Amino acid sequence: MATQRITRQRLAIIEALRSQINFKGAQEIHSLLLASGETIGLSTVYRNLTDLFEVRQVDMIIGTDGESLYRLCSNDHHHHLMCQGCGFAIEIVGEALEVWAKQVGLDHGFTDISHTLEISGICKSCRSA
Amino acid sequence: MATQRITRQRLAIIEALRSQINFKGAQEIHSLLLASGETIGLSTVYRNLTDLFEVRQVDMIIGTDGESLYRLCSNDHHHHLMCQGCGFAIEIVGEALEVWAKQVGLDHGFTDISHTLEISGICKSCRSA
DNA sequence: TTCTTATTGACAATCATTCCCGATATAGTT
DNA sequence: AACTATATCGGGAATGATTGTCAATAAGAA
Repeated sequence: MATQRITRQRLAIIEALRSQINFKGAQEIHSLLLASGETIGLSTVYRNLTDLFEVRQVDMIIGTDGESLYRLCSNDHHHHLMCQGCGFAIEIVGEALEVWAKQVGLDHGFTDISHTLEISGICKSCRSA
Repeated sequence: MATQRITRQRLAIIEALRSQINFKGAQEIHSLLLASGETIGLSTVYRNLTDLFEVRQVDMIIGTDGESLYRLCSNDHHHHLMCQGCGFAIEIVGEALEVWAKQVGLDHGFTDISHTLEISGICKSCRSA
């Protein structure tokens, strides 16, 4: 499933993501594309987002209701601090955390250790609103 | 939605969870109950698991495919180190992580900060198998 | 331009989960 | 123990995100 050919649809999806600040669901991205005049199938959006995520060109997190949400990202390993009010998200890097998480796994005899972390709360502007 | 009445169904669900070591999905728990001779509806299983989670009597994590998985737990705040091979999970407590996560939020002007963390890997017995 | 095949897209299918609502059972009251 | 108010149940329909299917299309190499 390696991303290979450069298609109009894939470019459009990336372009749509580029104009978005916050994480968006596949269906919402599809709607955005249709609204901007693109012709693209929903399956195609799902397929490409999945592919782009595997190639680390987009971040994916799972929303509170289980929906997968996507956003363009830097390709280094990082986490997110997201506002539960407006969805605004900041990329977080924590070297100490990475080391700690790996060590916890090693201490229990695990290998091939990975982890997921999401921090959330209410941001300043949502609080004053 | 406060858990109030003690029903045969709720007791059966807790009993079923008690006999399980690893995290199980709602449907699987329902199957286990039916197999052991209980009569109970799927909706009831979902409802009770949700309620029990809100009262912190069970842990809930979201599996790789988005399915919600449940297990009995200690009621203090903790995380999990889970084996991707067999599903075996260990409860993890990390005070330093808690402090760090909260500080990261504060540093960015967030309040009401919470977080989710899951560590996974391959356990010793799965590796040798 | 031609050819191979990766990719698309419309629709059906899946699957976990929630909704609905009449039937039932729990727990306090008499 | 019988009575009552209502929390809870259950089975089936409904929801909603996601995946599968497969003929049609288009990217890119020759």
